[in-house]
Amino acid sequence: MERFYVTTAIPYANSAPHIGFAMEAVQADALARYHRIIGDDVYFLTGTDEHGMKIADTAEERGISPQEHVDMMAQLNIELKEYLNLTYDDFIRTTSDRHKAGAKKLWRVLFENGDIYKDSYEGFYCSGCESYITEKELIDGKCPVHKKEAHRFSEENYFFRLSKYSKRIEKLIETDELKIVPESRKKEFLNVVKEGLNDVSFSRPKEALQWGIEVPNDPTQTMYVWCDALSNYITALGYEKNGVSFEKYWPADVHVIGKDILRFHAGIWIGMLLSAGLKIPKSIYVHGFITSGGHKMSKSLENVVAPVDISEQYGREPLRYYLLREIPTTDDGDFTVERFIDVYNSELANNLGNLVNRVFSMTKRYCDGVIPEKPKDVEHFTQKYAAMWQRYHQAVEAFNLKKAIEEIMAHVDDANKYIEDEKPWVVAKEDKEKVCVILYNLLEMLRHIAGAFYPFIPEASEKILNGLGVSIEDENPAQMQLWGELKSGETLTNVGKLFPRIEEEDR
RNA sequence: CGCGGGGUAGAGCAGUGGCAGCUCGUCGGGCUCAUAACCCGGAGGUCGCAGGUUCGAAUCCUGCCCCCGCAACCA
Repeated sequence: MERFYVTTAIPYANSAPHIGFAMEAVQADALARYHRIIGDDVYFLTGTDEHGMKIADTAEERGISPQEHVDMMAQLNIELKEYLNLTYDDFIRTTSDRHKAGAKKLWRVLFENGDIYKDSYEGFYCSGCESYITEKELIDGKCPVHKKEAHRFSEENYFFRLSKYSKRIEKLIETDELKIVPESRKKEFLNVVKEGLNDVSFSRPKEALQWGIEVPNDPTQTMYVWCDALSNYITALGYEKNGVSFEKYWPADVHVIGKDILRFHAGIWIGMLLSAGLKIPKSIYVHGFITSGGHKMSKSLENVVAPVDISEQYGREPLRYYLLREIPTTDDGDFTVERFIDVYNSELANNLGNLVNRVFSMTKRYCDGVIPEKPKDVEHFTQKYAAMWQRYHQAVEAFNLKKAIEEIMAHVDDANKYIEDEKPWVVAKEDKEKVCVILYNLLEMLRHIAGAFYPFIPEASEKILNGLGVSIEDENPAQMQLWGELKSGETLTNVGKLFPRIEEEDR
């Protein structure tokens, strides 16, 4: 049994969950579920990033304490579990004691290894950017982006010696010891690394940043986001006490992240791990962003799509399906309610849902609702479905979830065509035996289709399988993928309408 | 010379050298097991523009045009 550790990034707990993060969570969940059904020992982690000035400011605006604020935000993220049907094993919050302890330990290790040093930082600070900008970037002493006066600043910071690891990181990425998917992102980041990575500011004076983790042995400084947030991937496993989970699951097999934070994960995080002498993750899967109606989601454009609303109104399975099937797995995609309904009706209701319904209904009508004898001539289907599974596995392993779903959907179409070609309702009048052969084949197709769909639309998958008298837990992976494993003689259980069409008046 | 993504049928997209494809919509036909579903067929594209490489380019190269991101909310 292989072990498989998958993580999402931890979203910043400053506002309600974003549809982009919902997609990331669903992608990671699909990977986790996929690895579970092929028999791996899976650990799936998500959580929230809860420190920083911005959170402290927002809390103050709301007239509550930062802790109260992040408690509420974390709750919203935890609720996503239900809204998206996530199966994570742990939820790490950066304000938790176990996390803080782990982050401090990591800091100490980096410090003892001589990779954290104190230096005074001089530069210009733009309150809009919340970061330093170089003198070169200034236009008339103003930030080019915010047109605000940038103030000259000099402060003590701890720095992490990232530059020291630049070459090694470059090599790791080049050789795919750290695999970045897709290839285009790998190239993009390699260009950055080749320029050489600079040391990064690792702390802020306490006056500038209070809401955070105190730097070990220096109460005047607070950790900046890097050591605080990135470390969640190991603190959750019990890094602080060298816990069993840490021993067992680290290094991560996959960090699923968005394209905006690749450089932090492939650069700073890897540098930190190298410094600490820890193993590095095997791969980073990078997804794109979701636009709404072709535009970036923004409150002013009033085109923000809340995952919770969609899930509540239309169901979590259709939402999962849309995020995984309609949005390209590693590229930008678009979300509109119109398109969502379109995809739902045509693919889930008309193609998949209706297929299940007609096959079950015909079996009831023509074969007494019992799974018929397994036919003798199965060569054709054996090959066809072996090929489906092969392409399906390839797609998932390459983090092309959209392609994996398309592969299954092609077989849904194929099953609908098979019905049309064989015309069971005609055959039933002439040849009872033959109609049962046709229906056995169709039921067996459904078993394969449902099994393959499990990582993406788990509830529908289980409903179909249960209807066939199969349970996903008991099914071993080999059986699931072999043609003709469906048990004859079992009575079908009613599945009902899996995906009722969304009609005009329901919108 | 700021960085990046993109321009392929009415809409949304796939397609990195070999007869231009998919989904939705649309038009016509078929079927009646089924969720007004399913199946077959048609119409619809000078693949942003201009050059170049090649026997052959949506695909490779060069130049140009246009659109969209790169402040905040936020991934």
